[in-house]
Parts: sequence; structure tokens; C-alpha cells
Amino acid sequence: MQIVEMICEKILTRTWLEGDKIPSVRELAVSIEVNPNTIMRSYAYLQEKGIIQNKRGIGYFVAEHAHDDTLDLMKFNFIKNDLPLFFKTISLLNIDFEELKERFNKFEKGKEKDEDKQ
Amino acid sequence: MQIVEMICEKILTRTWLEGDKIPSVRELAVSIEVNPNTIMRSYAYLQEKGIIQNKRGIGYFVAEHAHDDTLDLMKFNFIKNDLPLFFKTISLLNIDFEELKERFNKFEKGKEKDEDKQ
DNA sequence: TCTACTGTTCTAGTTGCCTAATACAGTAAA
DNA sequence: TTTACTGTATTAGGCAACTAGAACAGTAGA
Repeated sequence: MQIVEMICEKILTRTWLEGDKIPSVRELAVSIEVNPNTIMRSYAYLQEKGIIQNKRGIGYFVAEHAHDDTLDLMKFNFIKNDLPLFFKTISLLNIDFEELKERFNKFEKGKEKDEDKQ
Repeated sequence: MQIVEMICEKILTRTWLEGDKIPSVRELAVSIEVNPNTIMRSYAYLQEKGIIQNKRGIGYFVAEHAHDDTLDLMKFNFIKNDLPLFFKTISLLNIDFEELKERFNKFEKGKEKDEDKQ
């Protein structure tokens, strides 16, 4: 699932565009130092979700509408699973929504600096 | 770690007060259907963090200042680990902070209803 | 056709974490 | 002292997910 999220991120940030060939099972396996079988399972999952497509003997490719589909899928899971847990936690820790907003602004500022460096 | 969080939650919500005896290793093991050894590891971790104390042959007890210490510990971990990931995700999914606030308000309203039922 | 890529499948072995079962030890009350 | 709780420790085993290594199959280009 960590691998799946890594791939989704590439698609959402438009690092990988629709129609692009993505790394081969073996290639990605080497670069992130896991077993090809593990990559296969991740790719199979994403193919099932219609986010990537496979041409046997050639490789895997980012599907049409992958960006929007990924966004829908991730947003759905986020709202269903992560958000309730998150709200429960900030409620439990008595964290103010204003404090949250401040920290988020700081976070976004940090990102701008990263972009400036590149 | 799920067990640890469950216990922290009991302390934060003042379900278990400082000085209270908490369920014995075996008792809790039976009630949540895990092995006593698993509970032991959780209790050992919390003892190491100074949140619970142990009296051999008698049981485990909620330590003095456990509420504040738990709050500090959880808040520290939350800000260090969960929050950056959370911000990254809402940024990636392009979720507006206003939308977040609305969903949080809805969440809080849902809690009020739960409290009314009790 | 041959070569070098791709995906796909299979078996065997490793690892981490949990379970199961048992034993030993400290404490308190009958 | 006995009983019935506590915590603590050890050993063996199960299970899920991964690794390791190999084999087979489709595709494209030299």
C-alpha cells in the first residue's frame, strides 16, 4: 500500500502523465529495494482500480483519466478513513482549529522555500 | 501500539483517573482477545514512558500526572509524525481548509448527538 | 532469428509478530 | 498457611508478508 500511495502521488503531482510508461516491475523493485513480486501486487491493485494499464511484454502505463480517478479514489478513502481518526485525535488532544491553521500555513511556507531551491 | 493508544485515550478522557488500578494483564488480554504477552509489552512501554506504574503482585496503576504526561507525549508524536503527513495529503488532494472546517463541525455535531443518547 | 527487454507464475525460505501453554514469583485476604 | 489474585519469563508454534531464485511467455528491434 505504501508503494501504491507512492505511485498515486506521482500521478497527482503530474510527475507521471497520462499515457506515460511507468517503471517496469523489476526496475522499480531494484530502485526501492523490494521484491518484484511485491511490486506486481501493487501494480495489479492499481490496474484493478483502472489507474494504470498493462501491455504484456511492453510494460505498464498511466491510464487515461488516471489523475481524476486517483484523486477521487484517494479523496474517498481519506474522507472515509483518515479524517474521522484525525478529528477524533485533535478533539482528544484538545488542539484548536486555529492552531491547526497556523501550523498548516507554516507548512505551506516551508514548501515554497523548497520550490525556490529547485 | 493500538493497545497503547487505547489506554492513553482512557486516561485523556478521564475514564481512568490518576491512581486508579487498570485491568490486569490477563484480564485485559481476555477482554480484547489477545495474548497476555502482547498486553505486557504495551504495559511495559507505558511504564517506561512513566504513564503507568507497577506494583508487583498487585497490578498496574495510572501514575501521578499521567493525564498531562500523556497529553504531552501524544501531542508531540502527533505534531512530529501525523501532522506533516496530514498536511501533505490535504495539499496533494487539494482539499480546502474551509471544507475541512465544515467537516470538523459536522463531526463535532455528531458527537453531541452521541452524548445526548447517553 | 536472436537478443533483450517486458509481465507472470511458482516454490522454498526468512522474518516479525502474535498465540498457546506453562511455569515461577510476589501480594493480600480468608 | 492456603487460596486466589497479581506480574514475569520461557518455549514452541502459527501465520502473513516478504524475499530469493528460477522458469515461462509476450514484444520489439537489431
